[in-house]
Amino acid sequence: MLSKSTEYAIRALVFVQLRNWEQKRPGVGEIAKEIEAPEAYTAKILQTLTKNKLMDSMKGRGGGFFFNDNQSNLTLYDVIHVVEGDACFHKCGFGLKQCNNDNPCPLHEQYKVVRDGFFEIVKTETIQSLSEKIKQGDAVLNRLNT
Amino acid sequence: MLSKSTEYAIRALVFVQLRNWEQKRPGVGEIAKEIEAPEAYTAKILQTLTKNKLMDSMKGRGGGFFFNDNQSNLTLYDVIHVVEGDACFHKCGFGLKQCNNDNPCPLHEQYKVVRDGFFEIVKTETIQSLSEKIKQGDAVLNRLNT
DNA sequence: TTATAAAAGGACATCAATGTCCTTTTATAA
DNA sequence: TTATAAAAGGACATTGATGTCCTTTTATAA
Repeated sequence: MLSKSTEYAIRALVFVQLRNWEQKRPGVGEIAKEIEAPEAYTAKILQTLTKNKLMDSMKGRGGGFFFNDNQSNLTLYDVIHVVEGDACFHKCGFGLKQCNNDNPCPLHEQYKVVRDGFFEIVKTETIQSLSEKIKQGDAVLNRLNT
Repeated sequence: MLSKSTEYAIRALVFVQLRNWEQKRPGVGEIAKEIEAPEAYTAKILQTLTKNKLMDSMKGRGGGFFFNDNQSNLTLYDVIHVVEGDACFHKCGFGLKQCNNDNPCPLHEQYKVVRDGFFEIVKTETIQSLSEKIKQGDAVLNRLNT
């Protein structure tokens, strides 16, 4: 399971993308409201994202968050990596420090399939691909697709 | 990812099973050492397991932990359910409160596959099936299979 | 040029997961 | 019957994730 912070981050980025497509640069308040997260905490997460160049921001009047051209293919993996690290893609499901093909835990083979499947998803899907689905009306960002 | 407590619990139960097959009933100290977990914390987790009837215990001299005949087909799901609950099998990967087939988040379809795959594993594998692999030398409980 | 609106950032607060310590209960061996 | 060994249990400590508040920086509009 992804951490709450990572979930907030992904939803926030998707919302920024959707607004950017409407030529808007949402601010912390608007983002926090949309993704149903506490405003001050959302601000921290957005700081992490901009500090790590996953997204850009402008201070001052008329400022807000947005993607520039280098940031238009942002995989979910990139986001997870920055927000919570990538332990979930390496860690043994059984909790062993030393677990690998040569020295497998009794869950190794089966768990690997699931873990690699998840890795494949987050390496394939991007903030933009998810946003596209919402824009098309095939998925929702929060309750209803408004 | 499973919580540390759940990992400890699963490893502890597997070790108890292995020792039981040798006609032994290990105590907290022996279990904690084997699974490389803090002794007092291990004791708490073992308490949870016995209180929930996943395993049995005897107090006093010569006491320890063991399985009785009703407890010889313990799925990993049963353990997870008792130790950390089953949020990981229901929760939306995107963090939405309302996410289902009719109102899907943009990750719904792909994530479902992974989540259900994991559910299948933990409903199929049991403490006994994992222990069997270790007994056969096909997997390890900690570093080396001793 | 100044007031304002917005992000950035530092310091602190809360809560749940993890971990520790000490006392109580209980079964068995001597 | 008593001493001992072991689990049970209560209270507290630590840590990391989550969350809050207030100040600082900076871009823009008036």
